[in-house]
Amino acid sequence: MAKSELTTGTQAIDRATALLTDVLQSQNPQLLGALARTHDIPKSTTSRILGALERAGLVQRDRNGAFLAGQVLTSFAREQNQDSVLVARMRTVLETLSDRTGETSNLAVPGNGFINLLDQVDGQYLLGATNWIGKRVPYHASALGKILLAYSAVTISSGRLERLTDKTITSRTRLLEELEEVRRRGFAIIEDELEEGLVAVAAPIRELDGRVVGAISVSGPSTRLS
Amino acid sequence: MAKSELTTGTQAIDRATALLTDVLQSQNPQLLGALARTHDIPKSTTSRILGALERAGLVQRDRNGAFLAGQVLTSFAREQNQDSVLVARMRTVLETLSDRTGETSNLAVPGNGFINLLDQVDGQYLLGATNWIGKRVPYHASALGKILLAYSAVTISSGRLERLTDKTITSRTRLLEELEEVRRRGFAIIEDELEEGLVAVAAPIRELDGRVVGAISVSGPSTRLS
DNA sequence: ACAGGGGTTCCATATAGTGAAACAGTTTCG
DNA sequence: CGAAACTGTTTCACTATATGGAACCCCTGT
Repeated sequence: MAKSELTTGTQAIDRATALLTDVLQSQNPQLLGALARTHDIPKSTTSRILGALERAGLVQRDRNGAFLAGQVLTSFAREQNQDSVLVARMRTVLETLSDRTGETSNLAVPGNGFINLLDQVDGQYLLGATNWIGKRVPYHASALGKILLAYSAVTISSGRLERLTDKTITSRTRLLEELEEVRRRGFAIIEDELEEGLVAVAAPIRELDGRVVGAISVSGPSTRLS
Repeated sequence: MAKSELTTGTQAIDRATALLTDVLQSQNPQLLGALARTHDIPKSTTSRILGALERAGLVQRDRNGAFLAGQVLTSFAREQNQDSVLVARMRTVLETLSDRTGETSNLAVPGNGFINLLDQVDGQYLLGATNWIGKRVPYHASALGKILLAYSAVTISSGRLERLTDKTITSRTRLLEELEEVRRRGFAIIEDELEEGLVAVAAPIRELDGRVVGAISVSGPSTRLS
């Protein structure tokens, strides 16, 4: 039918995906004719393909018959940005970290005023971090918090920086320097800044586009970690 | 090949959509073999189909080769949520505005070069604003745009300020004065600046922390509005 | 070395997709 | 008000295109 350069064996699917992608990426609903024209596919074929996508719930039509993202995709979008998704995705990573190091690993996202600890996997040592989930841990005194601040997943709170130990960073300029250092290195560290004898290392979690959406950490007593 | 009940004429696409939907709706990444088995499609065909979907960016593979939602869909999910949440939240407000005034009300957020009109509720008058959703409306000549500029939800574009009517603000210093005035009053107005005879009033939408994330407006012919 | 598990490529076959044209609605226009 | 110009859907003869069994590659574990 058409002069094909490389035989992929998926003309129909390629066309369908092209149409679907177009529908998803354009703000306004697209009419069938317009899609047929821009993709250079005959109207009849376009009608059949979009019909199939509509049956599958991947696209739907507004009252004018224009195509937009369907039920399957909108509900996918809703579920996607929830904390539980992040927990599920990072669970195996936390487990691997705890296995390799024997220490406790944590997952956190930005919270209001404090970091929001979502998940924890305990290490093998008896002497280790207790359960932190739900605790109100401040940004400036935790490795996880420093990551979230450094990659501007959150802005620095306007209040005072509470002193928790005599190593805690309480000066704003000192904190900014520290954040710059974090960005330079790519990971964050605390030593005795949250609690005497507690050491932690944290790294950012990035979406595919580079946005930092959370952080993971490994923490334990300074007697075991350097 | 297979016993078909009704001749839809879209076997390949139906299979592709079934696989895609499966990948989207399952929490954990799916292996090719597992997908082939549950959908009763030969491995070879499954490989070809998933390859096509992967090329299109609708699915991607993790390090184990298991399939999960691709970049196209995750970025769709991100955009979808932020905007759709705002639309949902503001919908009743727009409806109330249109009911009370009888005029058309709009919701907009910052866009690239132009304001991004997300939603619209038409008033009761026949003579009124047409559908603006998706239109490329410039910042400097719209009430919504002035709000977004005034509260620095967006920076002023570097290009020239296009003249749309003889009332349009085309001087940058004049625009800055106007934005200062908008901040002082808390709302923005245009009269004949976008179109002859069109009047609009807009107000900011703030998040809990005070950030301005969008704007709403009421607009109509100057014959009815003062 | 081998068995068993992933996934991909090959290629003859005919099914399933194709598209021009006819059809069926709407809206626009003179 | 009828014609024209748009929508999108259905039909149908044709063959290009998707198909799937088998052969194949590349791992990992025994």
